[in-house]
Amino acid sequence: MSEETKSLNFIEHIIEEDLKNGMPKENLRFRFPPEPNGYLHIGHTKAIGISFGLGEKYNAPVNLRFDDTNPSKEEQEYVDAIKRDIAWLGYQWENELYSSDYFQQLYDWAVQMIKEGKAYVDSQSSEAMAEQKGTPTQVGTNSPYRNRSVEENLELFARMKNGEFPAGTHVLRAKIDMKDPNMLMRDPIMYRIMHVHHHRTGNDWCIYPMYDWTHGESDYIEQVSHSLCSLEFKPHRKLYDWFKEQVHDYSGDKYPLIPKQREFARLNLSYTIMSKRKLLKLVEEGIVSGWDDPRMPTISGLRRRGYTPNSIRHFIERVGVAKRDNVIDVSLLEFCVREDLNKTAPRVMAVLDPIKVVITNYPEGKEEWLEAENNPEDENAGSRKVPFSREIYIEKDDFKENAGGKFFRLTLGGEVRLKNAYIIKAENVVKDANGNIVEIHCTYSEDTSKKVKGTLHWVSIKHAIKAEVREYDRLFMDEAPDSHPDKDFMEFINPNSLKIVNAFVEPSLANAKVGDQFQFQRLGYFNVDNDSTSDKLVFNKTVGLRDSWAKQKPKEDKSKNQPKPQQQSQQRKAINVIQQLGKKYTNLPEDKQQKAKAEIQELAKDVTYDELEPLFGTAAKKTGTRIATMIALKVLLVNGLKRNDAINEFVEKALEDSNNLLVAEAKTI
RNA sequence: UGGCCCAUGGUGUAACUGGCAACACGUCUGGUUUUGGUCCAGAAGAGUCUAGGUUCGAGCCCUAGUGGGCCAACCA
Repeated sequence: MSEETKSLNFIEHIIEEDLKNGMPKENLRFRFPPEPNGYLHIGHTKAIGISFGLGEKYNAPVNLRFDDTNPSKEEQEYVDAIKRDIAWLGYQWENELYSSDYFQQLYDWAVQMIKEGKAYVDSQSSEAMAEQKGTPTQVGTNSPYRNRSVEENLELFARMKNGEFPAGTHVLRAKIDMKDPNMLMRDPIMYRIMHVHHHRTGNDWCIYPMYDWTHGESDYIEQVSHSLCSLEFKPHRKLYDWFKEQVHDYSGDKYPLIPKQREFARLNLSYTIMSKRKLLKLVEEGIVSGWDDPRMPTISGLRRRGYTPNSIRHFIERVGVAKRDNVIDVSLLEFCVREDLNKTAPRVMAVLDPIKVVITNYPEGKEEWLEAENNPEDENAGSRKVPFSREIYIEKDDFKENAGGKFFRLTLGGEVRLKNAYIIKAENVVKDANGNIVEIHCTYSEDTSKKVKGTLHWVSIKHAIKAEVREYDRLFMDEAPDSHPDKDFMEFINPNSLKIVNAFVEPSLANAKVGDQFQFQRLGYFNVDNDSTSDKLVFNKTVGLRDSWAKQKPKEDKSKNQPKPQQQSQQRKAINVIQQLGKKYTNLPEDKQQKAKAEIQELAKDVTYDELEPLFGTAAKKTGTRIATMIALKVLLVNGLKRNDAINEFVEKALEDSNNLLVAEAKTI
């Protein structure tokens, strides 16, 4: 239900339109077509989310089709990784397909095109062909081989297929138009010779079809109704349509539907890069530990970092679909994980940067196991016991000898609550030779009903478990690292993107398993990394909690968010009233309307904008309506008022009873 | 010396056949709270790139301009 009321994106509008024009709903079919030449990243999740999301929305099948037409770059390893990532996101494909499944059909169609004089074998070097191709602003010229006979073409193409030629000697080209303003239409290559082993077809083929020849025909064979891709393929659309036109059998009904390609803007995330090539460079140069380094924008990296499928899907929903270039702020992604994890992650206590607290009036050797709520957001999450003793760790940041009133944490002589435990008061500190605080001595009170400003997390030193915690910062220090034409993206690498600390966590975490997620209270969300071993826990910080305290400290200027001057809103009001009048005006009886309209136009004919300026200022200029001119003039003339007074009075009157005023106006014209 | 696409608060997306620009993130208040989290209540912030045109009325339609993106791989 709520799904229906949500506004549609432009692709959904297209689909709705097609449905309205008679396309049966059962014909809806989508596809996600990755090339298995690398790992999927957050940018791909947009494409995945769009096609699979549409499938879910319209209850239509979505194929996973590997676009495997270039065996020199593709590997089974990537196929597996891609399948794993999509499945992890929670999407189900109807069929697992491969462009290579269609090699024979594609070949047959190519032969057919040769016979019809629509394709020819070119035997030039790629340099020669590039030269003939022209430039975006300069038309191309025909290849000397363009008019080979059908017989010769057929024979050469067969020999290409049979492996009689080395790579680079011949290609099959579509015969279209070397003068087309769209360069893709200038006799595009359909096949090239590659004596390369293919991860699925082995050595069956030594000619491989190009993207443009393959993609549309694959959509066609699968009867994909809407083939969605990113903006850079827009120029390909003309070719996409042209190829299908050549093979479509209008008489038969084997493939009744002709697919439609539509393009959307790809996702860009601030402070990160999305290019497979550049991500690979980070891996190869050891800037990151691998494709699944938690700082990487790959799906496997995000997964390891602790992002959940849910959070990513929500992110994609919120990002929307449109055609303009965009840069999404990472804060939206972070919001989405917090939103999800807040509901699901058990709360625990961990101290990342410890300082020792001794509770001097708590008996030595005593320990208590105190009740702690697992998740205040989840009634069914239950509770656990945490141990308390005389010596505990708290966060170094949570203590200051003396601080201002805005500091809600522990100060000398101040009181603070220990989460799930008692209220303590700092009495004095122990310092080392350098004057650094090494211990805080406190006294505790069992009266937990007391009102105190701050609540601190802590761990009992005796019971705490040591753990490694990896805190991550953004990989790049620039908002758009690969958008600088004069600078390499590597220049913006953040040298401090990884910080490893030795932390102390509560004992309940002893049997945490790889992948488990927690909220370390007051700190953020963390998960157990797969580097963990039976005797050493390793946590990744997924994302910190929203922290209005940290942000508060640096700045103090509140000069922003100034309300606008009164006058402007009044002008705005005037415009609105005028527009209202205009609207109501249309509701006059037909004959009166015609008459009034004609006369208003007559009246307004000799009023220029310059004359309006002193009268209504920006308001009238913006509105620029003739009815505004008319009414404003009227008010001015009738009352002989000055500009501002005229506006005020007019607005007031109109607000009082705009209908009557309108009628009055109409009558007097 | 060309073709195609795009232009709405800080960011992203809306606005059904033209009718007072909405939602989310972010920002800022205030309240609740044993997380400076969550939650609740509220606020500020754009008049829709510019100039014309059509219209009673334009973010939506038309024209021109400006700005940005894409197109010259035997890549996808």
